[in-house]
Amino acid sequence: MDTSTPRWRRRKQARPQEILDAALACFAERGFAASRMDDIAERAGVTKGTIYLYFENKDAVFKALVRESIGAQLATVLENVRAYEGPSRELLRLILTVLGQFARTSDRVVLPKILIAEAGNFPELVRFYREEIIDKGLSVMSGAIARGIERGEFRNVNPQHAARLCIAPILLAIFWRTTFAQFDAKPYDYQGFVETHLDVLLRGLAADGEAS
Amino acid sequence: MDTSTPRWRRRKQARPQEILDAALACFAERGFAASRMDDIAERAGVTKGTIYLYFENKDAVFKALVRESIGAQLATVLENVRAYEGPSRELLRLILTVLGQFARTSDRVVLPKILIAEAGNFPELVRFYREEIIDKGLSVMSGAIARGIERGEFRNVNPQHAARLCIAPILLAIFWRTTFAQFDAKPYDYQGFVETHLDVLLRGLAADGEAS
DNA sequence: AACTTATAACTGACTGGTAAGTTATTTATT
DNA sequence: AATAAATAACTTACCAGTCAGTTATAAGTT
Repeated sequence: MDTSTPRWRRRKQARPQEILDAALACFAERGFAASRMDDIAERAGVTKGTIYLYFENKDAVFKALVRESIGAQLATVLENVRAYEGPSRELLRLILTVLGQFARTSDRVVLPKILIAEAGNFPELVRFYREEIIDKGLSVMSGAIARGIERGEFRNVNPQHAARLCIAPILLAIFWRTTFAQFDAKPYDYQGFVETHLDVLLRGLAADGEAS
Repeated sequence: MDTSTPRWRRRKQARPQEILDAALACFAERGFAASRMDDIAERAGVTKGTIYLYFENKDAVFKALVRESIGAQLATVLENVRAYEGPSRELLRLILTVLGQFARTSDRVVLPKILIAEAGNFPELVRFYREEIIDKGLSVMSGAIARGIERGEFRNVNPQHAARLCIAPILLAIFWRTTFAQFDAKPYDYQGFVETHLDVLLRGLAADGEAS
């Protein structure tokens, strides 16, 4: 019997995050329902029972993932946007560049995907996500558009619609990367895509006589 | 015992489609994994065993659903586009109006959603969908853009990127309708959204001196 | 420093419910 | 009377969730 290397360690404070990371990876690979608690546990380096020390059930793991994936990041973005004073087109450029970066690189992008897939089974969570993330995000975007219109930079378009137009290509990029990119012969140029989006969008929004 | 109304009828011809329709409804409500064969059967007005007379297993039902949802419609659209001879901006307007109508009204829009959700469990199906629908659709769109550039109507943008820009808001509309619309205080104006999209897009694409 | 004890983090075997898939039987239909 | 469409009860396997037991570890004791 080897007593120098224990079979397991007590790591109460590290476990929850490790379990969440493992769960995110599993859910991303196979979806929520097809991911087994044993899989998540193995990936996290624990056994299934341990998960239940930290989370009430499988649903709770998913909910915790969604909840932790917002907060800080969104809040700081909102602050930056509110404080911004330059031209609106530069503001849009800034926001979409950051979002594009997120779509290209973050592991978290699979969450909206899973949320959408499981929407029917987690209505409260969909509501939460919509109110806490989507509605807030959209209102920031539409605020930025409205601001541009007031300042005479943009044409008089419906800010609610325009806000969604700004986001839509980001969403497409996320779905492309997480679902279809695996069959790309050569890697898709996401950065070029976002740049083209900004180019077309800003020219499409620009008031007559305004540079885009 | 009532012999005038039989407990069931033999309807070999009609069953498969009825089962597929029921499955589509179930999958749309709860996703693939959470839909039970008994639920689908009940909705189709048969028992579970009957489904297995017509489909090998649950996967096969889903696959049949995806396969039947393409073909005809896409093919006719492609033909119309190839035959079109007028201004490219009108061609885009036409395509996006049709797609917008589809996104607003069709029950089939949940399929891409489920496909994306279950991508990890049906890799061959994702490949099929991508090659048969997405790649073909994108090449039509990018062809239309390239045509507009050649004719001097559009600026010199990357047609691959621009094609995705055309589609992205349609995708967003689909996800909105199938996932988040349930919490709308008042119904979202999808038609206005598509019109704004066309307005901004065509102005963004228009070559200098060209009307959009 | 070595040894003991108490605690709770963690394990892993078990249970119960659920749902996919099968099949012996029933019944509509020709 | 023959056939095959459809049923409904059945089998099987899986997996979420539980719990009694094990062991790492910290704190107390000599």
